[in-house]
Amino acid sequence: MPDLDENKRAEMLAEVRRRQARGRRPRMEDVARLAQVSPMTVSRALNASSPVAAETRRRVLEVVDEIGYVPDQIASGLSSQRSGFVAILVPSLNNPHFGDTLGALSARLSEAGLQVLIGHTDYKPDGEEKLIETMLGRRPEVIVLTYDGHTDRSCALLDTAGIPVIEIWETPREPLGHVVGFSNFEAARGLTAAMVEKGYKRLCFVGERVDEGTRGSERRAGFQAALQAAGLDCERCLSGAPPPITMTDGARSLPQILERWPDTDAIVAVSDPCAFGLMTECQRRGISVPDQIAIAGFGDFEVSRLAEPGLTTVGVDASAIGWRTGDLIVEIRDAEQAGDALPPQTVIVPANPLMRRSA
Amino acid sequence: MPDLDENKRAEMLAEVRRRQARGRRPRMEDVARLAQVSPMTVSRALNASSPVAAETRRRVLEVVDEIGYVPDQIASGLSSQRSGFVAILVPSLNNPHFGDTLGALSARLSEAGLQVLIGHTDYKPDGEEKLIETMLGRRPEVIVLTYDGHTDRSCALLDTAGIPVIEIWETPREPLGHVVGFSNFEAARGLTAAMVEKGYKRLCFVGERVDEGTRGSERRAGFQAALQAAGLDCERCLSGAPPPITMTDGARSLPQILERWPDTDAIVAVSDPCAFGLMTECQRRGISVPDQIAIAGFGDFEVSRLAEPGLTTVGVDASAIGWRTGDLIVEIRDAEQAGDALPPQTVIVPANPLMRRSA
DNA sequence: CGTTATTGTGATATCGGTAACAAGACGATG
DNA sequence: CATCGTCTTGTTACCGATATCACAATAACG
Repeated sequence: MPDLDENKRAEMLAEVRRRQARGRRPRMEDVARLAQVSPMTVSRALNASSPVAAETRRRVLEVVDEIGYVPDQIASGLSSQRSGFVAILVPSLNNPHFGDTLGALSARLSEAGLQVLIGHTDYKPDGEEKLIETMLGRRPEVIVLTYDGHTDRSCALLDTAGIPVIEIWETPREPLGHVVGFSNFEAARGLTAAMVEKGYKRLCFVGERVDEGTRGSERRAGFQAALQAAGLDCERCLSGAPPPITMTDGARSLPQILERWPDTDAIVAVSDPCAFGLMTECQRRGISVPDQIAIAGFGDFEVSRLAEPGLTTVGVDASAIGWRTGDLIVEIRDAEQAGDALPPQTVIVPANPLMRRSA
Repeated sequence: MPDLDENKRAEMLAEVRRRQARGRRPRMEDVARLAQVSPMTVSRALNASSPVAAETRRRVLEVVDEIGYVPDQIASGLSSQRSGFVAILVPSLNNPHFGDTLGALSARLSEAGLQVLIGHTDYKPDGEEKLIETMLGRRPEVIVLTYDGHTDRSCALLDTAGIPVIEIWETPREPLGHVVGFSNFEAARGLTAAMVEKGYKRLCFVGERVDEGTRGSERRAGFQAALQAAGLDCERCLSGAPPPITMTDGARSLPQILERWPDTDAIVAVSDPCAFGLMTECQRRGISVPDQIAIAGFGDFEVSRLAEPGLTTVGVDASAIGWRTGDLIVEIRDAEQAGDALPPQTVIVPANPLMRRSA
């Protein structure tokens, strides 16, 4: 291949630099001219999408490096109809649980050449709706949702978009598509079993008002299953306030428990705040935790680590959710590339009892 | 305007739905046909970029809603040469400080119709380099960097890209562009002044080895300035290990302090881990904190809240960094739209003393 | 009433890549 | 030597929006 006239090459290079100074970034065609190939060949050299002679590739990469060319993913996305984005909506960004999930997910995806678009809903379903619309505009290849409350319009938008949906963190009863989460039932059963193992015999559950949501009722079912398996009384269940249940609700439920089942030696609460409320109320009344009554919660909230004594609870492996979701996304894309859609998957990640001093 | 033949309209609608089912999303042209206008008018109706007759807009929006059209931002970005992205690199995602900053920033930017692209570097400068390259491919309008260590290639890439850069969180001595951060000097001065106010008179500073970095040396300067202003001895400065200074380094420095300045009644450490190490060592030796020696740190790490007694420290307003950065970005864009580049700005956010029980 | 703004709409070119197809060069094969 | 297949490269036609210019209809004005 006849080497380019040195003068001409220098002239072209200068031209590129001049335009760069005026704010016009080099594009593929600039690289192509300098490397004396067609733009298409540059594209191939950079994407390994089809074979390129070693010598040609070397020359192209040399020029790329020399002029600091960075391919425009916007143009690439438009042309190839693959954005390289995965959208994920989380309720909040300053929650370390979601931070772990996001970190693991984005690390896993960047291996696959995908980038995450993060949005936070602030726990508001209509914030989610707006975000979904924004995200869909970026044509993500997959959309990941946390939490299970979606508006009708959200669902309609997702439906017409025809993008694979993954719901993570929890496992909704009527999934929109794929799911990566933990099982509230299994987690509560595991925790309860661990407490039975420690010798507690008269356990009581404090939950939300039964008919609403399933987070709470699945946990209660897990609690009961563990007790049943151990041959213990599993009917001591209090269903209190409508969700979300608060610390105050927890505190209020203590007297009811003491009245109905005075010999209770352990309480499993539907969530950490509730458990914390119970524990505080015990301490106020001079009931020793865990000696007289043991207490456990659910969710490994920050307050549980800080509490005195530390609150026994269930901790979800947030990172695992992230990278398992990443794996699933890669699978989905592979299937898509092969021409068929992956049937809805459900991946369960572990949620393990964290035995602290309160139980 | 003659209404479209109902049959024909229904036919077109069916056509769109059919394609939708086969994975082809509706595009602007579909909307245009159904609303009997040109694609350009649809664009204008959706972007308010130039006047559209009220009746026309109504018709367009109706169709948009009917077929669930969401404009393709990828195509829009390519055409308009404005991606609508702001890239931000943070060291980690599960750090609540950065979470707050990210949350505030993305909330502020979404008001302005911008979207954040988040990357996490895991505190590795060459991870940052890779991320910068990835991000640049998305043609962000502004790029936001945290932490001040950048590789040469990172800087070169940013330079050739010609994108405005904002460094946040701290205030580097040689900024690449704009800065939104707190002043280590002012923050340390504020903390020290607060301690002087509480009555401590013989204060000592434990820092990093002097010549390295400036985080530490600015904090020391702030410490000294506050003491000087109060007419107290400001020469009690220990410069210990090279950064990053650890809990162990803190513990090790206690005997040196006690030997050189036995009458010390308060110690200001360059960072929380160092302070925590000092405090632990005091307790090990039976020195009461804060009665015999008061201790303060810097940064409001999690350990500082958990410590017993709680560690007095400096807390940075992480959210403020986020929204102030957002404001700055909006300013930058406005200036750009007006045709001129905003000269490098430096925005200082407050970093306030958090007086806990250790001082 | 003619002339000049103003408003509302359309036609065309283009943004920077890639998919799909075409074609040249070259060695292997019968 | 003709033919085929493989390897490598180039050509062309988009992807789905918007910038820009052009132009008709209407309003404003002397």
